[in-house]
Amino acid sequence: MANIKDVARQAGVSISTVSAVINGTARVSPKRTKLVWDAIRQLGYSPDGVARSLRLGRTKSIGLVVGDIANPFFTSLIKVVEKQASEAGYFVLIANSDDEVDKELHLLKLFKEQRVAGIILAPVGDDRSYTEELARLVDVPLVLVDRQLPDAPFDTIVVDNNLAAQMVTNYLIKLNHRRIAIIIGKHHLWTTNERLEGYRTALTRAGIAYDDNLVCFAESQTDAAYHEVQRLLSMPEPSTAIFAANNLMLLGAVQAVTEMGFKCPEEISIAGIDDLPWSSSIRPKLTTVAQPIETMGTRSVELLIGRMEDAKNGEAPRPQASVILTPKFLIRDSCTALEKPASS
Amino acid sequence: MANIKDVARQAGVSISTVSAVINGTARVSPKRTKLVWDAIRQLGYSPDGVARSLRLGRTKSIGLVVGDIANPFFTSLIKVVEKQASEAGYFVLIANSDDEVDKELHLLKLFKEQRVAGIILAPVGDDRSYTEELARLVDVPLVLVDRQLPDAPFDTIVVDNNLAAQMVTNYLIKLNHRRIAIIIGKHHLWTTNERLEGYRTALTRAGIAYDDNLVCFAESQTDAAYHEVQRLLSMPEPSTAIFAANNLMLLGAVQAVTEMGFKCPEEISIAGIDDLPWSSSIRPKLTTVAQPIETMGTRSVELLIGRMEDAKNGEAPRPQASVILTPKFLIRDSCTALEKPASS
DNA sequence: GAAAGTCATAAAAACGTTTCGTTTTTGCAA
DNA sequence: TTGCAAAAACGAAACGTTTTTATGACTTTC
Repeated sequence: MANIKDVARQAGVSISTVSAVINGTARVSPKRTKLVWDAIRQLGYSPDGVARSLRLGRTKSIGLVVGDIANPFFTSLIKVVEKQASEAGYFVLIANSDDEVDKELHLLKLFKEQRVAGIILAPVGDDRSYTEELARLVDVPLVLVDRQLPDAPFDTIVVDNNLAAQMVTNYLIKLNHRRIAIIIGKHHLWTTNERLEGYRTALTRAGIAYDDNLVCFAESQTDAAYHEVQRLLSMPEPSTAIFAANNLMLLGAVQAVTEMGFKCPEEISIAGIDDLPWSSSIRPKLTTVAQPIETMGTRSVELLIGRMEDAKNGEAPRPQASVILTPKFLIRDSCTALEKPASS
Repeated sequence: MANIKDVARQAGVSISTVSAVINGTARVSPKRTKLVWDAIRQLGYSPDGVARSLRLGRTKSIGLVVGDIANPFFTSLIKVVEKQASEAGYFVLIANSDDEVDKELHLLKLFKEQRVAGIILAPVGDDRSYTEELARLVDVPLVLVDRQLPDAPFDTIVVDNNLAAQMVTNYLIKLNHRRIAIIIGKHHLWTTNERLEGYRTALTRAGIAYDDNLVCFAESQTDAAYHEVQRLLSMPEPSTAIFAANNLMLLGAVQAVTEMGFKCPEEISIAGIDDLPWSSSIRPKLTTVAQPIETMGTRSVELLIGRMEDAKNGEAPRPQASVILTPKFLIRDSCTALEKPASS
């Protein structure tokens, strides 16, 4: 493949002139400019981004690590991030952590070797030592998204998951439900803890006892939720409402309820967190708390690129940003009010 | 950041020894091996992938261009591709063409500058000049996926879309439907043409006249399909069955039908192409032709990596591969038989 | 009309690797 | 000891850029 040297020879100019023409970094006479462009066209020259990156000491790629590439929540996020990043001239390396710490850390190492200019991460871990490991490992701008980390020295942009869970729970309580089951995701995730916490808080405030039997762990997956809800509804005194704590589990819950012959919302109310892109096609229309994914995506890229540019220009680091977005409660058709308190 | 030279100095060995230790490319005494690893650990050294790529003349990244990153079909494909690629030690650069030729071509140029080792592409164009442009532009292994190109000199892996459309149409015909509407996607796409063709073929074989009024163009999008179906069902003599030619449009069709108060499948039958990951959660359960996405993904990565390795080892190019997969018809609950032909 | 600037261009160094060709060290038989 | 082959280690070149520094050719200025 033709390189800059070939172009220079073909055009009868020096290498530096070619570089100047391509990048517009210096003034070149019209005559030579034309010669250079002609040579480039003739040779089908395409500048070598790898060599450029080496010389410049920085790349044009940013890494994005999410728990599950195919989860509609992340899918939407990825789309926004990719759009935003590509408009700013960056490439996005996307990778799956499967919500496993080891995999994630391995990916970050690989990203480091690739010298990505920045990283957007939905972190899997949740404790201090993990945070320290992260700080040790990553030496480029890093933005945490969707999940928080205690005392982490990184820009973070999340939704108030505690509030989201309270919204759902309070709503169900207001509809006179007292036995409200929750289907909750992977243990170690920040979102899981926050949502469980919000659920508890809402119950406590309403004077409803927290009942372990109504808390089902479903690993954030559809089929696990499906089975958990089947189990739940087979109990002697099942719940009157189900709170599914993410999109996939919500789907599993709806499916289990429907297939067991329960009418939703008449016989059982279902609500959840995460709206789905195709939510309007699902019957009953699901009452959910929607996350402002678009904002999360754009803000995180903004934050990241801001820091990357600063680093490039050697500017003083800005103070750490921690954005907490407010989710939006969408009341639709999957819940009904109970006549009167079912118990107590 | 520490480089190989620092490591060499710290370990008291030569640069080439460090390289040999890292890559296992030459035999190094246990003593020095230990010295090197110690130095690497102490300095927190991480090899520079950019420099390595420059020296080696090849990168570890492959580019993936799809029409819509957030479309569940591509989402599933992306997941498979990423998994497969990362297991083989490659990174995936993912980008959105929005099904626009110019954007796609621009992306390919950028990928070329980045010196990706190979490209997987769902091509947007469909004519000869586009194919030539592609061949001119891309000088690394290129695998076409999901969509074919006439006489293109690239490995291709697609589903038999004509067959898929015939499956759906034949099924509806067998259920005595005679007025079968089709909701079809973007004009210039190969899949669109194939599906429309399959629809026509099935009609013709059954002796049913092709009726322009029953062919709705919906740009492959949910809301366009929604409106088209609304229009369709407002006609004096609407169709008794609707064939939606992709996942998003299928969703839009179902929604329109439901919201207009029609019962599916009792009053109107709906079937489509593309299964959805959460299809079991949608009521009625949709009768669709499912594409073997997993196979498409794994095969395309296999094909691509095969060629990339060949190119690396300077082996003779293998003959061009063209894989046509057979889709799978999933009969579920969204269609019913008409008592007798609605019109002869 | 000469000194002092501009301006366009070129030459060379540097970025961090891998690898080839060469030199040094080691192990062992004579 | 000496000699020699094999093993281990090293030095230098090369990959394709960008950028700094140097240089020659015009312009300006007094």
